[in-house]
Amino acid sequence: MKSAAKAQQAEDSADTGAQQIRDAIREAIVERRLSPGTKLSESDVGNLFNVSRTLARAALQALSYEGLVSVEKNRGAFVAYPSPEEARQIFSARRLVEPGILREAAAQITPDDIAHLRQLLLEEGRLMSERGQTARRAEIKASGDFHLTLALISGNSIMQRFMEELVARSSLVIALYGQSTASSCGHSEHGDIISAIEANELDRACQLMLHHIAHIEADLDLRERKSLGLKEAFEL
Amino acid sequence: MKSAAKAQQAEDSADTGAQQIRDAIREAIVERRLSPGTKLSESDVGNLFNVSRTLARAALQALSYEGLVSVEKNRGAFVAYPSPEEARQIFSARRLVEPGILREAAAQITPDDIAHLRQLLLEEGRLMSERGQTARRAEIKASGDFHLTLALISGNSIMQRFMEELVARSSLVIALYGQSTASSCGHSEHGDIISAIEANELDRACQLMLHHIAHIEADLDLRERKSLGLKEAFEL
DNA sequence: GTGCAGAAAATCGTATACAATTTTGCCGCC
DNA sequence: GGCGGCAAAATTGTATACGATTTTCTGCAC
Repeated sequence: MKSAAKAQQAEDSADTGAQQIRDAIREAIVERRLSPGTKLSESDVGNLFNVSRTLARAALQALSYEGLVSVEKNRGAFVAYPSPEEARQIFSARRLVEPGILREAAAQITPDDIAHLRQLLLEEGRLMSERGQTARRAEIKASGDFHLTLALISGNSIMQRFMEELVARSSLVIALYGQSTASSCGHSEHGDIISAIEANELDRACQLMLHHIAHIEADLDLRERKSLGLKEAFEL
Repeated sequence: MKSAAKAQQAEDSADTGAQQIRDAIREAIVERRLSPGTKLSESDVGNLFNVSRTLARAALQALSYEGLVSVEKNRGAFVAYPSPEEARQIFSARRLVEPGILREAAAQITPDDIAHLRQLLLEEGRLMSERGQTARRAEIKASGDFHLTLALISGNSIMQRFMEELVARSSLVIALYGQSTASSCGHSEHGDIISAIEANELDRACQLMLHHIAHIEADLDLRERKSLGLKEAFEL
């Protein structure tokens, strides 16, 4: 299977066309096929997807609202290059909201949900053992899906959307500053969290979640790089 | 004076033109000059601001990402008409994040910040005693500014942006479902929260914040209205 | 008078065109 | 050879144009 839902959801909001392009580019960014700092010219995007600059522009705009793309006036759009400070804020935000989301999710979780989570976990573990960049990419996504699914279960679509943004941006941060080969989350920690939820030990589950996020962040090297202008020169 | 800041801030991100239009419309929505359900046709918006449909469309798109405007394919954009369920989610999200924001803000608050908050409080109180719709609108904004300022003080720009969205959408919800004449927040509760922060009683401050949000929500009448289609007919 | 078809009007979706700005390359000058 | 400056190229900002879809209006049949 490709990658879960193919973007068949609500066909009744926003621009039809730009949506698909946005999703495609976002997926490419999250899966790290597009590196931070890469220039995304409107013409190129348009040609790539066989649409006019109008739609390409709309897609890039949308991505900039999500923080995945930064557009500079009269200069164009680039895959976001989050600063260390920005990275800290992203994880700070996750520490702030994820325990709350977890509690809400636990409050109305069903056996089906738990089965779903364990299913994700299994998939994640399978991908971890595999070699190759494709598996690595899928693993990144699967790892994020755990956090996203929790938000889904919580039933609050606003928090769900916010978490989608945070997870996507986290992927960018990890791509930039991650050190360990273990590309993303500690896999076992996800399982521990599910178990704690199942055992109805909410406080412990939240603690585990906080540690989990801390572990991800601990794997980052957030030292300030020299000048940003210089840096970009190398990225291009 | 026209309407506070004329939109002169960071001139170096996004589309220049559409930004101003977006801000102007958002302000109109938050201040309740535009009612939920009002149609915002691209042509009308464009004519109103003397720009082409292109920019008008971009502005409406941006607002739809913030949840203030809902665009329906091939039908147009409307000032969002949040459902009771959506309203509940908005306040649920606020209960979830605002205590955390408060803690972060308290962790690095300066005397200047406290002075600033008290200043806001004073302004808010002054507006509350005034009569007239203009004062009422200013009061709505001032009331939101308290929560926004806390997010600002927290130093996390991501949470700040999220809170901006939540406060703006809250204004829509209150406009739709609010009952009491006291249009927005309990003014005194803001003061209590500041005092608790000053006294370094964080737990109490968080409790106060939660109660405060609960009070706002308690003033809403979130009973389901009949059919949504019928409702819209009356809104148009 | 009511109801339904079909045309006209309005509005959105997308592409293209043109203006403005930035970037790049070239040439003369020091 | 290096440094400024001007012109060409590329790219974005905005407007206009055209096709598609929805809505509204009209008129005819019942």
